[in-house]
Parts: sequence; structure tokens; C-alpha cells
Amino acid sequence: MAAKAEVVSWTEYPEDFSLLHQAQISSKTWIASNSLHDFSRRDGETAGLSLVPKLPDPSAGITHRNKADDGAKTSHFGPQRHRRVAANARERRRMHGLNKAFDELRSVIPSLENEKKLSKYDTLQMAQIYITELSELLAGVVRQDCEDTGDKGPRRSLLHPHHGPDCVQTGSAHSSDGESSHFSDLEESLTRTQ
DNA sequence: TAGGCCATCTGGTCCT
DNA sequence: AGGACCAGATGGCCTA
Repeated sequence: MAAKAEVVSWTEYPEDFSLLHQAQISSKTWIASNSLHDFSRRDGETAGLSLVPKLPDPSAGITHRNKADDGAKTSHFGPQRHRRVAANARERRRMHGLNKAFDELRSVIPSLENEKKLSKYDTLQMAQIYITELSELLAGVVRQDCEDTGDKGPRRSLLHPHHGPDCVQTGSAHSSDGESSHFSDLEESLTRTQ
């Protein structure tokens, strides 16, 4: 199951527990209010990670409401609302897992000094370029090794495990003398995206 | 100030 | 039935 990669303890996301707990113990004030909007991530950050949902302030006028608030107000009550809140927490956890994966991917992609964080789209693009460059580089090394040893025996390819042996494979059209330009191309691509 | 990027909520759909 | 996944909507933050 994919969920295995996203297993996160409750202690890592205490807000999940707070939400559910709050929904259970004070569903009237929690569910019937528009506090979901108040309990946004940024509120948590700016308020010093105070993860206790704000109580509705009757004196405060409604300056803006989003669709989610409207939905929360009109679509679900009681147990339904409880399930929605739990689903929101799971979705938040899932997205955090996804973002963590993006961070790990960024950490293995070469980047320029003083470069700002790659966007998600750019991260995927750079990863694709980087993998291609590494594959072609490795293909060149393998070919060179085969030429040096004269080895033509069958060997399982590290680059393409389901393909034939490396040494009889023609591989990509790139020659090893172009390898140094691969990474400059990557760097150029990185620059272009900024 | 507009545009890009992001986090979050939400409802629908698929899967176990 | 419940969880995972997805896409749309919304609003906040940041930068040119």
C-alpha cells in the first residue's frame, strides 16, 4: 500500500488529534462554527503553533469566507462532519508526505549556489534531466569498459535490466566525449527555469 | 499590484 | 465502509 510511505505518527501532526478531539468533545461550537478557516496552517505558524482551534468570536464580523467554509457550514453536521475533519487530516498528512518526498528529491538534484528552492514542477523537470544525464554518462562508462576489456559475454545490464547485455548494446547516440557537456546542459536548464 | 507558488479544504471516485 | 487518490476552489505569501 502506498500509505506505508506516508505513515506519520500522531505526535508529528498533533493538530490532527486536536481537530478530532475537539470535534468529539465540543461538536456544537466546533462543527457549527466557521473555525476551520481560522484554524489554517498559517494561523498555526503565526500564532506560535498554537494548534487549539479558535473559538468563534461572535463580535468579529465575517470579513471573508471561502468555499470550504460554506461547505463546512452547509454540507456536514455531526458524524458526517467528524468524518470530513478526519479525511482532511489524512489528506493533510498525505500531502505532507508528498512534500517530504519532493524535498528529498530536491536534495539529490544538483543545484546552483544561492539558488532559491525549486518549485515542484521544476523539481520534476530537473530530476528527469538529471536521470537522463546520469544514464547516458553511465552508458558511456560501460561502453568504454567493454572496449578496454574486449568483454562480449552476456551480462545483465545495470542501465536496462530487461535489455540485453551491456557490451553488445549500442546504447545512446552520445559518445563519451560529450559527457562533460551533459552537466553544463543541466546547469543551463536550471538557470533557464529561474 | 499582478502573477507564481503553495497549503488547505472539499467532494467525487476508486480500491481494499 | 473507510482510506487513498485526485482535481477544483480558495486565500495567503512572496517577488518582480
